[in-house]
Amino acid sequence: MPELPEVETTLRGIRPALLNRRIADITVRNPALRIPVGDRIKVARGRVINGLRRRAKYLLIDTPAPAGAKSGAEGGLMIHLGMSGSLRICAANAPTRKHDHVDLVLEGGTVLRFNDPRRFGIFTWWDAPAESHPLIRDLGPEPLGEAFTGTYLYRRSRGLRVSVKNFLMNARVVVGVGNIYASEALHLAGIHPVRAAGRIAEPRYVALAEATRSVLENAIRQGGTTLRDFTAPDSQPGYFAQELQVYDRAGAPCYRCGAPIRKRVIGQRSSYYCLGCQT
DNA sequence: CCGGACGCCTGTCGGC
DNA sequence: TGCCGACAGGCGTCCG
Repeated sequence: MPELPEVETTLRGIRPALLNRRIADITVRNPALRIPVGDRIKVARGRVINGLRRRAKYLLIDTPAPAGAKSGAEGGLMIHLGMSGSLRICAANAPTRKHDHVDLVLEGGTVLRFNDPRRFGIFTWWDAPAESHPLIRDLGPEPLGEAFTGTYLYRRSRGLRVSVKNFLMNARVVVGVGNIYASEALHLAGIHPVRAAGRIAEPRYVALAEATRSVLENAIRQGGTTLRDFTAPDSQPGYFAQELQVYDRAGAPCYRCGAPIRKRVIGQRSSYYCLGCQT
């Protein structure tokens, strides 16, 4: 489900309810997530949340060690929404729904509730610094940061025969771009998704970097994309779905040139593009 | 190293 | 109506 805009929307939605609050408890109803939720996560009890961040599609909740703790007790929580995860802010006594696997209970009775039908998500404890965590260590630059440029993409792609769509979705190249926004960015940049990454000229990568940034920023502005069941922590859907140019529009006319949108599987993922606009 | 296939898990939808 | 396969927004691992 969630790509960078949905994770960013989630982060912004949970921040006000969590910042500077003390964690009273963590309730685990089903520990069988992608990484099993272990007892270790209980060290979060009693700590105060002093920061919330996003790195790639990971949400990081910072909790400094309590006063008097031994050195090396830094750490925090890492949440990943996987394919079907979502977070909700609710009252501790709100009835649980199906697939509500973990509660982060705050002092005062507010709860951050993690729901994830497919359980590809993660809710775990990390020891500082998060940047060196195995899941985060080798990730590429943020697409909305300064390091992400057309020149970077051009240099990084030399010699590669993989399709440009798979290249753009590779988190070691750039993070946060999933199946929806890769299709959208390539359409905006006018690049055919199966073109070999290593055979695309620098000016086209400049256009692609710009298009990627633009699509992601617009999607964040709309609160993300709700296709089926994504909702922000206040249960609101994202409205970028109505601005999608190609994703999930197979057979429908391209808004720009009128040609029918094509659908094709690339790297085991459905991909959408317009033959009139993308070469 | 690179690129492609597979599996993790549940829910939904279309065709017969 | 029921069944069955295909497919779904991610990503680590394994293999050639």
